[in-house]
Amino acid sequence: MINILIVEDDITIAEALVFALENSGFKCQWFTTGGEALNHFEHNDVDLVLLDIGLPDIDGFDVLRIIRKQSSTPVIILTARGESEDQVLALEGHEADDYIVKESGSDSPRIIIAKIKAILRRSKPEVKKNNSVFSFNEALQQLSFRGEVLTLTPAECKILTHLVKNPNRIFTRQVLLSVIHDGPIGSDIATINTHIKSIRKALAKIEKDSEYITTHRGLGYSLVL
Amino acid sequence: MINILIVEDDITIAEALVFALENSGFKCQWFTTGGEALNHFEHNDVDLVLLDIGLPDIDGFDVLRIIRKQSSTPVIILTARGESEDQVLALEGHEADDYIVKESGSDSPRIIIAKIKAILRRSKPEVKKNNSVFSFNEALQQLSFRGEVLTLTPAECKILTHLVKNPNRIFTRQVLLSVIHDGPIGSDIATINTHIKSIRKALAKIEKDSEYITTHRGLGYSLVL
DNA sequence: TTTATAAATGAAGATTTGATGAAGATTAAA
DNA sequence: TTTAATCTTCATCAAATCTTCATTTATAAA
Repeated sequence: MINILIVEDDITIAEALVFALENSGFKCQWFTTGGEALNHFEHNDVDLVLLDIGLPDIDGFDVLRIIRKQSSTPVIILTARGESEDQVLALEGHEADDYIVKESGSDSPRIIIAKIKAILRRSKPEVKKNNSVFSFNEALQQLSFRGEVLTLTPAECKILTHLVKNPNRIFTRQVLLSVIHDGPIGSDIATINTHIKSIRKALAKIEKDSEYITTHRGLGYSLVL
Repeated sequence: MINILIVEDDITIAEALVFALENSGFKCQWFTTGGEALNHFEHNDVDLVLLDIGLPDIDGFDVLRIIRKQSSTPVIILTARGESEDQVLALEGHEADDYIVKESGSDSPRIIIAKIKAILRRSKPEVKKNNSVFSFNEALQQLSFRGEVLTLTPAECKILTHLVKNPNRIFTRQVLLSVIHDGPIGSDIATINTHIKSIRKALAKIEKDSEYITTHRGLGYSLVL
């Protein structure tokens, strides 16, 4: 599930965005102020940000700057037609990933969705929060731990990648099973226990007694960073 | 030095682009036809492509498809204002990295340059090209391995060339099939297994137990360099 | 401390995937 | 048309991987 954070104070535009994005299978979180949005961003898993420049509280560029300070999550600037100065500023100085001109045409949502997909395709699922302990090689689909490549089976790799991308969050066995399987799941949730065991073993080969994967009795597992 | 390949048949626009880009320190190669551009692309080092859709000879989308078949070099589509259908097509189906609306405003070049920088910033660091293990003779369409010419069938040669040009990256059997075939594909993806077997055999004749082609179970194959 | 429940563990069985060799189909050349 | 080269399909085998299960160990509640 891809989470998109929308920061937009114009209710009409925001609702149109949410409608279009959710129809395309994205999950949206919408805020009207920069403050709320930043708060959400810092405490949740966000894959991409749609950011309006003209906000009631903070300047949109400040929001972008604060986001960039802590992560490389892709940010797309929303800008009204004609404000091309904004566009240039956003791309040149502030490290936005793209900008979209808000217009009422019926193609607009399709273009936005296409842009989002293009950017997500390109944006390497970089491990968040400068986590140098784990790193992911997109091209080879390999996870590394403390600089060493982990030898994991496909299922183990999927589970650990999910945990690494969402650290400090508990996932039930059910959820982790659904991470492994694309379609419906036929296997028992106890299978996850065995996979976790193998992952811990792989990590232990590199660093003994590393307690990165925590068991939450009755709930599931999490990766602590 | 960053090389930008420009494919644009409108001389006025092209000259403006070249002027602006070279002023920003980029090196430009400009062609007015898709055929010439592809020829240049295949024989030279190109970091980014600016591609007009309305070309005199080939459809711009075909050019994009042919480029994508052999490399992941970023491509920006140039499109005239109003052709928003083009924009969506380019981003959705054809794996372009972005599009730019050509307009005469004075901001246009700045925006283009900002976009190029944004995309290059994001595009992965170049794979080292001083790959002395494999070499490709463009004129003869022959691949050599450790200085010896490989005797490969056309299909095998296409696959291995693709892998050599994009080392350390996993390709699915599906993608490798599309590398062999120009049009739609009728054959089973298991065919790739057999081709890979032959390629490995050809490499083994020159160097025994060379494990250059790696199998990624459940994913595909890659060439490790 | 005792007890009930959950998780860790080790090993065996089932399933999936890829490697391989050979045969049939297709294509291009003589 | 015949021939040779190449591509594709297929059956079989081996290996990697996934799942299950019985047992042991750890944990939290009474």
